Amino acid sequence: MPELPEVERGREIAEQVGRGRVIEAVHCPRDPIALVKCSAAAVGRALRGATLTAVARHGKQMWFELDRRPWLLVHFGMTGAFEGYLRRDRTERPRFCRLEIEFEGGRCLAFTDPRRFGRIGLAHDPRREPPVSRLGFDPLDSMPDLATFRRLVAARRGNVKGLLLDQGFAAGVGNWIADEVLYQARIDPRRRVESLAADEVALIRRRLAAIVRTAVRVNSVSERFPRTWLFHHRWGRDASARTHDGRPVRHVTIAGRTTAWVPGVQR
DNA sequence: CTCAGTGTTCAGTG
DNA sequence: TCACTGAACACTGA
Repeated sequence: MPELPEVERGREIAEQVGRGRVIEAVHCPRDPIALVKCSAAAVGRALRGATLTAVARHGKQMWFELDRRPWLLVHFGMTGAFEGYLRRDRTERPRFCRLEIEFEGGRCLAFTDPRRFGRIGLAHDPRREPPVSRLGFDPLDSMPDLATFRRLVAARRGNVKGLLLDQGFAAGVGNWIADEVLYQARIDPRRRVESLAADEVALIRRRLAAIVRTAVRVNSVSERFPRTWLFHHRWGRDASARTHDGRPVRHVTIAGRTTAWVPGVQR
C-alpha cells in the first residue's frame, strides 16, 4: 500500500487516534518487529507514559512527536499500515499486528505489516538525522519552484523512471506514482534524464504535484482516483490490459521494478 | 508448486 | 563518485 498518499493516510489515522493523549501501554506481539538499532524494550520505554503531540511525515517516513525524547520513527515497507480501534478484549489484536500502542481511554493504534519489510526506530531529532535527512523534497508539502526543480533534474543522469524512484530526489514517490506521472506527462519511462526538454521537465513537476494532491484528497482510496489514471489498469503484468481509452498497456522492468507504460502515448 | 510484489539496502561491476 | 544490476529480506495471494 504505501507510497506518499498511503503514508499520509496512516499519519492522519495515528493523529486521530492518539494526538494529545498519554500512551498507557505498548505491545510487541511475539517476534520482534523489524527494529532498527533499538529493541522492543527501548520502544516501550520511550513511549509508555509519554504524550503524543503530533505525527509528522516526510516522503514515506513518518514519526511520532512526543512530549519528551526520543521519538518514534516508522516506515511502512511494502505492506505496513495503521489501524485504529477501541480496546475490548485484553488479547485481541488485528492480524499481522507488529506493534500496538494503547492510549488513555482504551484507544488503540496498531502497526500491521504482513510482509515485515516495515521498520521502526527511535530518533532524537528525526528531521535532522538519517534516514529523513537524506531524503529529497516532499511533493505534497514542499514541492520546489520550477527553477529549483529544473536544477535538481539537471544534476541527475540515468533514466527518468529511476530518477522519480530515487528518494533522494523526490521523497515519497514509489512505483505506481512514478508510472502515473510519466504516463500523464506522456514520457517514455526509459528516456534519459539528459534528453528531457525544458517543457517536459515542467510537465513532470506539474503532474507529480497533481497526482499526489489528488490521491491524498481522496484519502488514498484508489476507487476514487480519476477514471483516466493508468493506476486502474497497471497491475499484474496483464498482457491484455488497456487504458480507459483502449490503448494497450505494456510491462517492462526498469530500474529494477515492474514498469507499466503505454507505447502509443508515451514518447 | 511457482511467481510476482505500492520498498530499501547492500555488494559487486563498469 | 555515480549509475546500474541482482540479490536479499518475509510473506501472501493469485
